Amino acid sequence: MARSGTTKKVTRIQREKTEAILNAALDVFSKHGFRGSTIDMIATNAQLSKPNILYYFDSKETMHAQLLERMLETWLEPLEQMSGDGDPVNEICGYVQRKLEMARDYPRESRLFANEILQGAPHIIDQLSGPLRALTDRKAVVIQRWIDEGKLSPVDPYHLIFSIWSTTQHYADFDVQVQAVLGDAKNLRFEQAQVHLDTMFRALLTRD
Amino acid sequence: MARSGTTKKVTRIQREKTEAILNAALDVFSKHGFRGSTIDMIATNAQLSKPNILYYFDSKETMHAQLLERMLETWLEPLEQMSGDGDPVNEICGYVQRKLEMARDYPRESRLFANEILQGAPHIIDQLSGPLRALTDRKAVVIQRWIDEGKLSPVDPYHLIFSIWSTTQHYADFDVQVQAVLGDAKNLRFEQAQVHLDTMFRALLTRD
DNA sequence: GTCTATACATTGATAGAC
DNA sequence: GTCTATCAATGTATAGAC
Repeated sequence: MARSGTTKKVTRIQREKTEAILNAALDVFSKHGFRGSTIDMIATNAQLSKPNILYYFDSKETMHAQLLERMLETWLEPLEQMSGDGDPVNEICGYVQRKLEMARDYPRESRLFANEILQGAPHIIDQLSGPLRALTDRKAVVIQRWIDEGKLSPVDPYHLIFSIWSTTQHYADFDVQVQAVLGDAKNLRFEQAQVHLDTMFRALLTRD
Repeated sequence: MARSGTTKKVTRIQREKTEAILNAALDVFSKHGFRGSTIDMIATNAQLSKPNILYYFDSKETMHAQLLERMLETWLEPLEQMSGDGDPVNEICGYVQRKLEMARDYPRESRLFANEILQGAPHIIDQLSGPLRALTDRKAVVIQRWIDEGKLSPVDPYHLIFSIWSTTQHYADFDVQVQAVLGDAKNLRFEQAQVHLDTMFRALLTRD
């Protein structure tokens, strides 16, 4: 293995190749799921040979695991940014917007995650009931406090968060369907979604 | 083949076995996706031998295609029920409830569909830009008419429908995640979701 | 109609030349 | 570090006995 054992130094070339491979792997895994993807597909996409891929990564699973690990970090980030100090409605709607931007700019990551969850989350179930649950619990407390202080209309914090996740990710995961029904260009679809989701969650949070 | 050619008669036994196989196939396909599923898994689940499965169905694809076809019918049904004559808010919220009940009672079908869409809908892209789009267009006209008549707060009909699809199906497709975060029993989760979604869409449709 | 046995293709991973 | 060749395992589908 190039990146283990005696030599700890990782050259620029090595890092760039690893990145190129991971990028190709993300392409393939997000489109076909783990079992639907073959190392050959990844090799073709990365313009490398199959054994060359396996020189940089021990196995198909290693690539998949690394991609999932990365994705989970960026996945949790937008929610962590939601601050308990700002204006409640703006904080939540800001989170919605960031999440929608992620669906627009990183649809592959969203689909990789969706594929994993659909299969029962075999590789990340621990992260779901660990870090993800902990983060959600923390933010649910903040939202509940806002409600108790009369700054938000009463709403179940957890299901509010689920609604934010589902509506925003829908534009990445079900993009084919959205496009089949709407037909519009991608940028236009996301501008419409932006307005719509802001309207919806604002209505929910500020009803009388 | 048992069900083609000279004999057109389909016995009760044959029909029951075909049903049992399709039921097992739905179990497996919805959990592992098309390529992640093997005929062996389906055979084990149906308590039959692999060749016996292939006696009733030409191929793995045939089973998958039949399941998708069935699912699409039931998928379109709840939206078709939404009548242009009733009370607008109740009609839409009734649709939300029916869709949520489907996610609760037929999660396998929902996941089968989600898997197919995630992979780019290779087998049903025509149904999406055909029947599904046509139905959505019809209902969007109804919703727009309600808005023009002042019976609903202004909202983009298409993105309203997307929000209904995404929030309800989320409880089937992302069930593992919902359970990891909430931990509650399934029935409780769906009761909470029912209240939450009714509140949310009612707020959106009746804001001032 | 249902089974065992097997043909044939795909695929993950390794060996060894260069 | 990268390639060709190949192994072993898995999986779809068929042949043929019963």
